[in-house]
Amino acid sequence: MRRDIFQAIADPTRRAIIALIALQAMTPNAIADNFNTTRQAVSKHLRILTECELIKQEQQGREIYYSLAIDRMKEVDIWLDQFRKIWEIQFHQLDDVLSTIRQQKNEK
Amino acid sequence: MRRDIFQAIADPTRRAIIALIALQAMTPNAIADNFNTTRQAVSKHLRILTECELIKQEQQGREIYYSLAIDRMKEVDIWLDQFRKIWEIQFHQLDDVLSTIRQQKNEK
DNA sequence: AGTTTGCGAAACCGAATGGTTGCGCATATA
DNA sequence: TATATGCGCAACCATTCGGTTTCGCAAACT
Repeated sequence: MRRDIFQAIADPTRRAIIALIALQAMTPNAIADNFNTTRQAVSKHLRILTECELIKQEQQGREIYYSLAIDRMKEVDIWLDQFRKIWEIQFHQLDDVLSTIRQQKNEK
Repeated sequence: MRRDIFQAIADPTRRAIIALIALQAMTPNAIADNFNTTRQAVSKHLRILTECELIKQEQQGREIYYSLAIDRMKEVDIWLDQFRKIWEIQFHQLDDVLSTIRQQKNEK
């Protein structure tokens, strides 16, 4: 059972859930109301998101409020960084810098 | 057959391939040499990456060079943007701004 | 011309995925 | 106390996934 953030955000419903609870905590039923799906299906997604520590939960009576652990999203941001560098290089047409990066990579 | 960039980067081998061909075009065999996998397996990954237009190919004799269509990576960057805003808000403790965003969302 | 090499495509397989249904438990409400 | 509600969990199911093996084709060597 592979469980990393990239696999977590691969599913469109899960991305929607993440966006939904990013701003405020919500219960499974409240989340399910926003999509064309059941609470149980949402519950399974929440479990996956919990397993990769992408969300937090807070019990309140018999209700459980889920919210986003937004810091974990930075992992994706960090991963993207390597490509952002290349965008900049291409944008500025710095072909010599590009070959320097290639060289550094080969030296590793 | 769902085929979007998020599903494409969900697989760790595919992420590695993407990083590998980001700087220079490579053939399937050359790519496979970098991992503990076969050319055929790489070929399947390349097909998936092609289907979501994340890579380009250029035939050269009997060899096919694959390279990254880096612009497509920006989609992930754009998606991340909504969370980056929240990072900044939390960092600056701008709780009033946060509730404004919530309000704007509710008005939509 | 004959052989080797690089490749995609198809068939197949076990494992994982996303969903449903049904259950039991705890908390609320009457 | 009896009933309704919110929830996680397990069982089940069809589909997809990632990989291997095999094949056929085209380009490159000998």
